[in-house]
This record gives sequence, structure tokens and C-alpha cells, in this order.
Amino acid sequence: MATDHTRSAILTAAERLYADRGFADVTLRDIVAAAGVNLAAVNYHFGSKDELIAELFVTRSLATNRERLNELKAAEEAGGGRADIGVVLRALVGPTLRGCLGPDKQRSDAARFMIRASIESVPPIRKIKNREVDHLRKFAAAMKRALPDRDEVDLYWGLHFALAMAHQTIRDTERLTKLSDGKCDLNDVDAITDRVVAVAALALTTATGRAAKTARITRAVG
Amino acid sequence: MATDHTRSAILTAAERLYADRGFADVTLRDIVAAAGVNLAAVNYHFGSKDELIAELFVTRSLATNRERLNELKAAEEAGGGRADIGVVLRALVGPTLRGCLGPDKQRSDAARFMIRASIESVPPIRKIKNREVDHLRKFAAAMKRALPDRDEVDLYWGLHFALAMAHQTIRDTERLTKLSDGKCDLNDVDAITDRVVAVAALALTTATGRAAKTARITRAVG
DNA sequence: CATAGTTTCATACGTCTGTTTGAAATGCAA
DNA sequence: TTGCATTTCAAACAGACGTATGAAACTATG
Repeated sequence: MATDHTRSAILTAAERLYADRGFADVTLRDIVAAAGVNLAAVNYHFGSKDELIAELFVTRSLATNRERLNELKAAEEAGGGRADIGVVLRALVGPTLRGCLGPDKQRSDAARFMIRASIESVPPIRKIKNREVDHLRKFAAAMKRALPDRDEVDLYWGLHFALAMAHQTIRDTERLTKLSDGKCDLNDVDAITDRVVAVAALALTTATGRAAKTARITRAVG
Repeated sequence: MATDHTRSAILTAAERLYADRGFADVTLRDIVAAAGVNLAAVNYHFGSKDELIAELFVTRSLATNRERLNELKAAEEAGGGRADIGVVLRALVGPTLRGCLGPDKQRSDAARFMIRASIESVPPIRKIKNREVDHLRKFAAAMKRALPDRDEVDLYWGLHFALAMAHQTIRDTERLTKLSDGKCDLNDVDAITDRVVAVAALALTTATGRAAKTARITRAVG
């Protein structure tokens, strides 16, 4: 064992390559070349390519979830067991956004790997991913504490939309930049987080009747 | 030429398989087996696998864009050159949502194929996809007409978020269903469209100062 | 019917993939 | 140093992939 240099070199190289180019385009030979180790090392240390991916994913998954929950717990403890809905949402989308966007320097391979994992549904990950729901349930519960009068279904949709906006912003940076001719600043992570949280919170705090009615009217007009 | 049964059989089978299982998991041999034709037929009729995918994508892409623009134009003409922001957004997200969600019967392979295409970034599609921005620009312009006083950047973000919510809802149906224990009805397409449009419109019509301030406050509190 | 052109077919090719193998190298205790 | 276990390495393996080939089966025109 010792420091197991080879093992961690593989993990680092694999994470970076997968984050950069996705799962489909990266072969074991690419990984071992980047890691500077022999081809057989992957199978020796991890058993198979799938097990390497799975280990990468569970490690990062646990870390991200821990970060999110820490932020949530700190906020709820500070608020006496209940946090503002905006703070809850920020704890949900903040960690991932910070990891994936912003200046190159602070952009981590880890966060970008997680995005890849959530985009490209590769078999070894798909099986593990179902546990994510249990993690999100904690946030749904916190949202319920923040907005006890709100209909449960609305809360789920709000959580879903918040993740959708954060997720898509990370994934499709290019399109928004082109569409806006660079006017949308994708480097200001705090501002982006503000936007996502603001929209989700707004949707959750506005009277559902009014929103639904507006939508129905526009539908009738259209 | 005649009816070119083989050609269209390949297209149909390929679209369905790609929609169901994604690009990575579907081989030419899967396609020709499903289409009931010979392996060499793909290369004979389309030149290569990539060209088959490209043809599939441009066909569907043009159809979707046409549908969206028809809805937009009809609304703007009815409104004397300017449509309500909700109607514009509905024209943007409605066609795709209708095609991808709802009861199995009305769910089309075409729409699901397009979602796959937007998720898994396969080389032959990636090159073509840049044109989508030009299409979206027309919606950005319509949004500007609907909300002439709104800051341009806000409009781009609103458009981006609307697409994000629609897109993610289609893509991650399973997670939301599980999280909500089935309480979120993914079969009621109109209701879902209402929600997406309502949230996006709400974000676009609420005073930006208030939203930003709320976000900043929650950030400070957290 | 004959024939030229098109389409289908079985089959094979070359390449790339993840994985395996057995020998060589290394680390470490006695 | 000797001996044993761990780790590395070059090389090869079997399988799957997209593609190419040439003969066979069609279709339609004269």
C-alpha cells in the first residue's frame, strides 16, 4: 500500500479526463497515458473500468452531499431550526455552482466530473445514483420547514426547478454566452447563484393561485 | 428510389432506438436488426453512421423550430406584433414538452430523440447544433418586444432558465417522481407547461431590484 | 426477353476496446 | 543476502465496432 502513488495518479487523471471530454470519449489507454502508468494498472488496482468510475463517483458524490448538508445545517442551526427558503436553496445549488463555474483557477475537476456524471448516464453510475433522492429529501424537508404553509407539490417543483437552472447553467455555458454575445457573465458565480436562488425563491413565495392563473390566461390567449 | 422502404425503415428504427437507449448504447447492428434490413444498407443509403445521425437531427431540428416559430408568429400577429411574455415562453417550451411528456401514446420518438441529442453531445450533432442559437435569437427578440423596458441580460437569463426547467423536467422525470412519491404528476403536460412558463414569466416580470436584493439578503444571512 | 442500373446480401477487413497473462521488477522481512 | 509478496510491465487476447467488397437479387427500360 504505502502511499499508493499509482492508484491516486489514475484517479486524478481519470477525473480530469472524464470532466474534460466525457465518458464516451475517454479510453483506459488515455487515462493510463495521462497518469503515466501501465495499462494493466487500472485492472490491477480497481478491478475494471466500471469500478474505477464507480469509485470516482461515490467519492465525489459523498463529498458534494456533505458540503451541501453542512451549509444547510449551519444555516438552520443559526436560525433556530429553520432557515430562510433562499438560504436552503443556496445550500442546495451553491456548492455545485461554485465548483463548476467561475474563473478557471477555482474550477475543480471534481465538480465538473460530477456534472458529466449527471449528464451522461453511464451504467456503473446509474445504479448508484438512485441514492441521490434520499439526499434531496433532506432539502425538501428543510424547505418544508422554511415554508410550512406551502403545498408540498409546489416545494418539490421548486427544488426541481432550482436544480434544473443551476445544472443547465453549468452544462450549457456556451449557448448562453453566444446567445447573449457575452453579456451574461458566467464568471461571476455569486451573481449566478443569486439569480438561480432568487428565481426559485420567488416562484416558491409567490401566491400559487396568481402564478397559475397568469399561466392559464397566457395559455388561453396564445 | 420509389418509396425507398429501406431508407425510411432505418430512419424510424434508428430514431426510436436512439431515443430509448441513447447514442452510446446503440450500434449499427442494433439499428439494422430493428429495421429488418441488412447491415450494409446504412452505409449504402447514408454513407456513414454519422451522416445518418446528422440527417436525423437536422430533420427533427427543423421541424421543432418550425413548430415553435409558428406558435410564436401566430401569437404575435394576434397581438398586433407583440405577444405577452407568457405566450412567448409557451411557444418556446411548449412544443418540446408536449412531445416528450404526457401519456405514452402521444409521446413521440422524435421529441425524445431531440432530447437525447441535446443531452449526449455526439460529434456529428455538435457541429450542427450551433445554429440553434440563431433560432433562439428570434425568441429573445420576441421577449424584448414583450418586455421592452426589461434589461437585456435579464431576458437572456429568463430564456435560459425557461429552457433549463423544461429540459430538465423532460430529462429527469424519474428523480422528480421518486422524490415526490408520485405526487408530482408528470403526465399533465399542460400543467407542467403552466408551471415552467409561470416561473419564468414571474422571474421576468418581477422587479429585478427586489429579486436581487432578496437574494443578496439570503446570501448574507446564510 | 434481354440488359443496364439499382439495391440487397453474406462476409470479411482493420481498428479499437477492456481485459488477461506471465514474466520482470520492486519492496521488505528474516 | 535470501526469500516471499506485491507491484509493474510489455504483449497478447477476445470481442465489438464501423466500414468495404463483390456477388447475387431485384427493377425497369428498350
